[in-house]
Amino acid sequence: MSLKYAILAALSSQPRTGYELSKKIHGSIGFFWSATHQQIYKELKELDSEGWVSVRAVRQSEKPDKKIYRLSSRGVKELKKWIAEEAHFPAAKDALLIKIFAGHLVPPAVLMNVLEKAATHRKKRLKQFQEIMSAHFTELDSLSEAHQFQYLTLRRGILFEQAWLRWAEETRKFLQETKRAGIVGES
Amino acid sequence: MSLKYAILAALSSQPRTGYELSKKIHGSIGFFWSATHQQIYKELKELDSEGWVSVRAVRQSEKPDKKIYRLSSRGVKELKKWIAEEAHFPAAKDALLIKIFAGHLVPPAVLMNVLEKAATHRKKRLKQFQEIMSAHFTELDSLSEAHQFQYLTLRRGILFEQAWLRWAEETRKFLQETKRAGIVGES
DNA sequence: TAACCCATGTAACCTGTTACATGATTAA
DNA sequence: TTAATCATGTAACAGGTTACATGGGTTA
Repeated sequence: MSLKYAILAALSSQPRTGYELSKKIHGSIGFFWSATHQQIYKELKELDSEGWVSVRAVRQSEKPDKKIYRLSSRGVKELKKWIAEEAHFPAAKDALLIKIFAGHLVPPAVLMNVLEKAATHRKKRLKQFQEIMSAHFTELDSLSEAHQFQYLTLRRGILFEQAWLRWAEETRKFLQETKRAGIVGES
Repeated sequence: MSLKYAILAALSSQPRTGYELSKKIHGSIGFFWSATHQQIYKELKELDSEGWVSVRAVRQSEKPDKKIYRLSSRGVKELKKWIAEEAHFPAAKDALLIKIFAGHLVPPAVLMNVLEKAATHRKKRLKQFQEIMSAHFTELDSLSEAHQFQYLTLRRGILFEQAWLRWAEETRKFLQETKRAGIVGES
């Protein structure tokens, strides 16, 4: 449902190809809405047939031909309308939490290992966010309107990863104590 | 993929009916893995045919008959195996962030309204978490093993909602300034 | 010579949502 | 009398994942 609008949002700053969108969705919008290239190409076709975007085929030598998609005035209108609607509470889907929930079934060391691996990815992502921040968002006042709003989404990413790591540290300490007590899940 | 294991995790403490599971998944596990009752009934049927759970039909007078599902030893084994596997980075899907990202297209007041409505739900959920906390998780040391792990998932919920509200406050201030400057998205 | 980038797709499949269906009991 | 609770399901559809396909150009 929202992929449609994620694409429109990505096209709002400039026209892009499906290929570029799948990379964009990887890099910035992808941090809060993910999709595969197959999904994107399909959706673009639909957006075109609805008249929310327009296409221009570009022949390239040395490279495969491409299709550049541009937001139409109808598309802008629909995007604005959608932004003003109340956002649904996002459906929670985090497998790690299921693992923690049933954590009493396994030895603490097993869970600790799973947690540490997740923490590695989270730290990496936080670092990535902080690098984007210092590379593009230091002089806040001199940013364009569009970039200032991007800054807000980046801030959310940073605050969330930091909260995650704080929780992981708490959890790690808890597991350490459980380990010392040596009561659970010896399998 | 993980719904299977969310159900096994919910059955790990005690046998339950599909109906009870869809309520449980609403109340506790539901905070990090959601599913409709239709999905749950279907999944239970599959888990039964795989031998990961066993069923017992119970006739009731005054109430519809029910089926009680119990975790089998095979089910426990599979759940333990899955817990030890590395957890995938959860796919991000948050429509509100798309709205913020393209927020320069609409007047700040529109976005503010969307943000405030989301904040209302978030505050409500945080309060709910805190109530569960003070009702069931005050005396940590006297909790059962299973409950101590549930405590960890509840802590994550609280830390996340607090981080969300902190971000919302930052964002609110930003929008207020933009509003005063009066530069954007007058439609 | 292997892998990756560019660029776009089809097809099968799995997962998740929404609508519909039944029917008795109990609380507002 | 209206709505909610208990209790289980079918069916259609929408959304998302994985596998497969093509093919030249560039980098290691």
